[in-house]
Amino acid sequence: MKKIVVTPTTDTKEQIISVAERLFAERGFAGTTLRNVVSEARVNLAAVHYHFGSKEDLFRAVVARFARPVVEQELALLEQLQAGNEVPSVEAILTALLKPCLEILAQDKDTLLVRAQFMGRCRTEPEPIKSIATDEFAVSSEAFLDVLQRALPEQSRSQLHWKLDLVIAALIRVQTEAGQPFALLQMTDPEHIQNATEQLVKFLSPGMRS
Amino acid sequence: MKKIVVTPTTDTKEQIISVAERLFAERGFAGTTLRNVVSEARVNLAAVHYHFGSKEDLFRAVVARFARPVVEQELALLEQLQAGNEVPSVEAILTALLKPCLEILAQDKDTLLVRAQFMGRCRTEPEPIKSIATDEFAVSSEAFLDVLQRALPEQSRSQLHWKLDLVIAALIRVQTEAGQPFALLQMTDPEHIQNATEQLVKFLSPGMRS
DNA sequence: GTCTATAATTCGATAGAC
DNA sequence: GTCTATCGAATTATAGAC
Repeated sequence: MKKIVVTPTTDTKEQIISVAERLFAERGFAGTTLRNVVSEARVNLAAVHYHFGSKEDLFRAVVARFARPVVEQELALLEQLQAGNEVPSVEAILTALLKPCLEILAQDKDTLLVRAQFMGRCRTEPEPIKSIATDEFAVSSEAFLDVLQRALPEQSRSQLHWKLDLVIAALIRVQTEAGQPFALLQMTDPEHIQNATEQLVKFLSPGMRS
Repeated sequence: MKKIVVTPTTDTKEQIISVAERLFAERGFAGTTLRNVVSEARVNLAAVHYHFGSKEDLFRAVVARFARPVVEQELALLEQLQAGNEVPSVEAILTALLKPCLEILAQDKDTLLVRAQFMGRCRTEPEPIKSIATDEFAVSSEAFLDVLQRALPEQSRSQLHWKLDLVIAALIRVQTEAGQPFALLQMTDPEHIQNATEQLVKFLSPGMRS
């Protein structure tokens, strides 16, 4: 009888990615050493190079696992928003932009802060690390800019550009400060996240129009 | 005749601080090496330890030189704002908060991006580096929170707290993106900065009230 | 104050046994 | 796939001559 080929118990790879995501989030790319990662992940140092090749490629893997579901959901919400014939409201657009990012944090309570901080880190890393992340989010950013332009045709493209950029900056700040005293985002239950999203949309929407 | 004691031509110290500010801004604390600093500053490696003691103390010196004039001017504008009997408007408060930070960049065209990026970096550094900067700005932050509370008494303290935090996040984003294509802040002449400040205040003020 | 030389660690990456 | 052992380079910091 043919032997069953078992998939190798390689949660080693996932284990490394998870720990790396947290350490990159807390200390940045340069501030994180592979020895820190393998130590907390309880795996061998050589395993990192075997599975990923290099430190930079490990970072790339972390970004991919994190960003792709978010971008996917953002684009889905955006398409659903444009399905009708009417031009969507600013509030609806911002909600589609902010909700996936805030909700994905709640999927696993333990990773809430980690994923939030990691996303914020990516934007402030020096090149060429920064580009690894911005490239993953480029499609979604362009799509949102297009919809905003349709909702606010009287504003210039460059104006919408820096406004959208500030909206994302606010989102990231909300994420990275989640759980801190006085922060907007305190808990992970759906109602609280829904409420926080609404408050954030209310805070940002009027400025988009001015 | 008594010899004149010349002040030692120690622009070495200033030279080190300036280069360090730029490199910390671009690459963060962990991503910057003292060898990078002394190489670009054209000084000896040992000079850093002679003048500052350690890498962390050098960072402390950079923060102090940068933050103190800003905080001083913010507090002055704030006092001037409270001099009258009337409660200042949200727009006036935000202007007092944003203007010094945006204007100080224009003092020296070459240091515009540097100081902006450095301020943004400080907020995302891991502890204990982060605290070095937040401690310097703590007085000014508390003062602004107090004035905002007087202008918007119907809102809770924690609500004002996260809103003020997002205002500062937007400010920092505007600074760090200065000069980039589509960024709000493009040039360093006073009129342009004045105009950008007004647009930013317009963008943020309505959300403060909602 | 400035310099050279170097100590003492730590880093990313690799070779090779199992 | 996992491990040990190690290389070569880079790091912060210091000692001591000038």
